[in-house]
Amino acid sequence: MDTNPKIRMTKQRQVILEELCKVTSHPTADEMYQMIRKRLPKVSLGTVYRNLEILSELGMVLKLDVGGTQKRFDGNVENHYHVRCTECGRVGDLHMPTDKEIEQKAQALTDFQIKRHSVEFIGVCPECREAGNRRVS
Amino acid sequence: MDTNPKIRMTKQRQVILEELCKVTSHPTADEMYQMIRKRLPKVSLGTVYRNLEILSELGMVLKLDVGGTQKRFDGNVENHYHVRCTECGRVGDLHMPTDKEIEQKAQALTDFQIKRHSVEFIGVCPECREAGNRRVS
DNA sequence: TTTGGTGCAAAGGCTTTGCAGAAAG
DNA sequence: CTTTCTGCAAAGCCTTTGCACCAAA
Repeated sequence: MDTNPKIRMTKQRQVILEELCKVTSHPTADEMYQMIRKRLPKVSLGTVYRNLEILSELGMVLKLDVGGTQKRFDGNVENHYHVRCTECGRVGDLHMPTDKEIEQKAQALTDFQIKRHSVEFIGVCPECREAGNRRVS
Repeated sequence: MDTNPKIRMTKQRQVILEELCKVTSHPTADEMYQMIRKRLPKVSLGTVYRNLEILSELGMVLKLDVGGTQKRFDGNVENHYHVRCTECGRVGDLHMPTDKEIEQKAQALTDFQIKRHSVEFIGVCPECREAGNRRVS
């Protein structure tokens, strides 16, 4: 059983990784596809999915399980917290120190073996707030 | 624009609410469907989805956006933290005080208007740990 | 040359939805 | 009676996958 076969750095894979690291917007697979297509017009959506999956297994990118129907991806592998807009689904970073201590507190309260934790703040982004204000005024 | 039309308490809706409040297992829609079918054999999966959606909009149940492909539902409406097993997807409650203060800290760091936050611990449940041990021994 | 990767399109899994008949109020 | 709800089945959305050809090493 070889769980780590040889990985080839194809043009597609490289561009996907580059573009994802370039932005801080936590794009969905489809948003990535649109970005990649500008540099590689013939790339397929399947390839984007496959590579995002592989890169996240390799720990080179993060697959985010934030709310909403689509998964999102993050080129910043360091553990950090996120904010999600309930209106448009956009996800932003929150640059605050992550609380490792909370994992120990949690571990004392459960028989699950805790590996990590994630925090998601839920709110409304400035753009959607603006749009909402316009609607009610 | 009537966002709150009259809600009728149908047998199906009532049973769905009752069964969800009865368990602490955070079932998926399909798991709910299996549970409900024992009491209402002719219920449809669509009805289960529709009612879970409606009940969560009314704030009578919680729709959980925890990791994994399927949404999960929770009869306990009070804000609390969860643990999810990376192996089987099972979700448990974590009975620890939720940290309201963290929302203020976060608010100071973002232009999103923060409404609430959720914390998910990720780990391995006792059963899956057990299964894993067996496999490697 | 030898694998692993790609593009394409079809299939899959979960959820939503249109519709005609059923039932709550 | 009126309006909402249900069961059924079809459709929808996102993601995964099989396959023949392509390309990295």
